[in-house]
Amino acid sequence: MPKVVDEEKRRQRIAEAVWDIAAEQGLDRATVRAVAARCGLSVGSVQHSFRSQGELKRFAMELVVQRVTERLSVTPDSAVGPLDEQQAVAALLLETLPLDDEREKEARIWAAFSASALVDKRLAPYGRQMSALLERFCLACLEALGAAVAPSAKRELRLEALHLHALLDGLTLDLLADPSPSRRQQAAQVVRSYVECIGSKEATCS
Amino acid sequence: MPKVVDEEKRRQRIAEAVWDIAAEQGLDRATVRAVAARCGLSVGSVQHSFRSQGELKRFAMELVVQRVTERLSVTPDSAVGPLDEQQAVAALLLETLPLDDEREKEARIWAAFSASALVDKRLAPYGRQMSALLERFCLACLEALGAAVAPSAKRELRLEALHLHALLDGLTLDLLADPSPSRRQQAAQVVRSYVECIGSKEATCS
DNA sequence: GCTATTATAATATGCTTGTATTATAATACG
DNA sequence: CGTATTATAATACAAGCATATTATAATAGC
Repeated sequence: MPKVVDEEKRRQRIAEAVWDIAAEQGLDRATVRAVAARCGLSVGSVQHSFRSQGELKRFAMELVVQRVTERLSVTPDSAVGPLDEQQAVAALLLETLPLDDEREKEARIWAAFSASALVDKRLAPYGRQMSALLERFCLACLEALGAAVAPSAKRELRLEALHLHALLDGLTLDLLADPSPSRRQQAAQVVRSYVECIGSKEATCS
Repeated sequence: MPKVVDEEKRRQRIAEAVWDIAAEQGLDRATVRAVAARCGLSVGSVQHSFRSQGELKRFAMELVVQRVTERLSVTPDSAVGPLDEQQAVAALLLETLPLDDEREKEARIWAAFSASALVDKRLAPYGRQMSALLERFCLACLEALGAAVAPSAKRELRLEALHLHALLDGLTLDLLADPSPSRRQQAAQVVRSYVECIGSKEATCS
């Protein structure tokens, strides 16, 4: 038998090279050659791990969804009071924005794959999955803000989650186009104001 | 002298072929050959109008910005009452969303170029231009809703414009991923609720 | 240690790309 | 009418691409 390597780790390492290139130059520049060079492998090795380039891209995006899922599984706990709760939720939401360079890179990766998913049937399901994921996360945040809500307000809450999700996506896009510190501060302020607004509204309604 | 053609119209016709392909398959599939075939020209003719492919893409995105600028120059007039004003502003905002197939195509074009602008320095200025344009439009809409505002609230209004802009962008993205009628309805409802919320808030503040 | 097995690498192949070059067709002007 | 001029077209060409094929190196089991 031959040299044994952790095939799964290898695949993830290659996929992360795809991420890097996608973030810096766009997903279509993530050619097999470029990816192989990026992670110090030969073209043949990449081919050994992935049957085709399409499979590589698909896996790379699947891994994005997986990693984001893991991160977003942290649900806001309702242990503290309403004021602290607002701050906790705001902090949670702010973590999804590209407010520092590391998050910006992640957002660039997300943006590159999302854009491709709009025109690539193979990637579209993962785009929808990511979208649904973020929306559930937003819903959880809103529920944490408004505590228990009446069943009649369920629909309203769903719409509010759509609003919040769109807001986060839009702010992310904006910050990718202009990652200046002032812009980042403004975006953060928008989120904080939003949370404040929702918090007070829910309070009066309940 | 040779055959005389309206060179500007020709360039726009070619650029619109780029739009079509970008909307359907992504901007990177808008190869010189594909574009030429799309508008029934030869490769040589396209080359005659555009020195290089980079120039073609740049021009095509510049034209997008130009067309959007023309459309968004329609400012909400403050002739009617506050209730009608709300409806007018909401209608104006809803026109920016991909709620029908025609608008969806436009949004796909915008998305394709915006995504490329994130990794292409040559296109980045147009992305920022488009963003600034939309933000001014949002600001105008908010001013139309809140009538005259105190100078101290200027900053707050700017933040609200950023919020609205991000909301529209995010909803657009969401609708591109899922253009189902129900989703479109939900997105429209979110915008209407937003306008309502802002309208009532401004009223109490003034 | 030998060998079967497989990761890795190097190279080959056919296709697509952007662009340059060349040739052809069509028209405004003398 | 003839010709200078230029749009259009066709083709050529080098580079880059995904992928297939082939060769090499390395290791687990006997």
